[in-house]
Amino acid sequence: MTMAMMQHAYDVYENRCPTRLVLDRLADKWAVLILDRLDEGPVRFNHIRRDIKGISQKVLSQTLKKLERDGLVSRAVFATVPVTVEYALTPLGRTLTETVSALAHWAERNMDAVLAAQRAYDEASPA
Amino acid sequence: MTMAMMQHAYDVYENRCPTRLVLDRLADKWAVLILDRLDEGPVRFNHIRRDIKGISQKVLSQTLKKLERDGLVSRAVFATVPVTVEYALTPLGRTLTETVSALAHWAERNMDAVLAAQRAYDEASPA
DNA sequence: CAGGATCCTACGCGATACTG
DNA sequence: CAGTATCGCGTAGGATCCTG
Repeated sequence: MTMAMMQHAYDVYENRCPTRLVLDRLADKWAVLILDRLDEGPVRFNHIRRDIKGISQKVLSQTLKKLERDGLVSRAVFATVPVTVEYALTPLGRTLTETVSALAHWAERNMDAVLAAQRAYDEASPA
Repeated sequence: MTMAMMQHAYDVYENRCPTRLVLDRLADKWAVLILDRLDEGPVRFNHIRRDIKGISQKVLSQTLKKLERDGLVSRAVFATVPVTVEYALTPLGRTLTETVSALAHWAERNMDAVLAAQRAYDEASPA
């Protein structure tokens, strides 16, 4: 038991730690993008699909379902014709977006540094 | 172009946006755990391997290499017998750990709420 | 519009064996 | 100790078609 371990109430490094399950969900590119997108307010299915370029309908559907199951996203159905479905953050989900969008914005701010590092690395050891 | 888009200098929702590349690396369970582990100071390969239960040697090796390529992690070789290799965060990597560990700690704090939500969801629509 | 059901394939990853 | 190399399987996920 090191100091590193001590600061976690649960041992996130432990194999079957439940925190891992949550981290599994969060540590997903699409989930991060979706949560970040929902932070702006409720959005309909195909709207998300259009906004987040490159996500397939299947994966969007799956990811939304997982996020809903985790209690992070709510799904509201309106009896219009055709039917309208709105996805939104739950209160729990809203407690997460600050952290998640911090991650997205870190990526944005430090993208150049990362790309530079990659170039340097690739030059040092060419394929 | 919605308001949601406006607050990003780059459009993270865009398919080939370089931010996506960074997010791809960050949105990885093992990378998060490794970065969180390295936050405590330099660690040797097999030490990480032992601490982070369930990670295979192959994936650890791969992930460390990617993190090094991204300039987030440094690799120091010491000419002992047998050889010693220490992994540590770079200055760039250190700017990330606050965010990353925030994610890990959110997972830890809200794990119970998520698990409860999952139970409720599963009860509502049994398989 | 908001998905469900299928088919199919690339590849992520574990297991194993070997090396400097 | 700190990895690389190879094989082989499982599955995530794209493409396509269909529906209330």
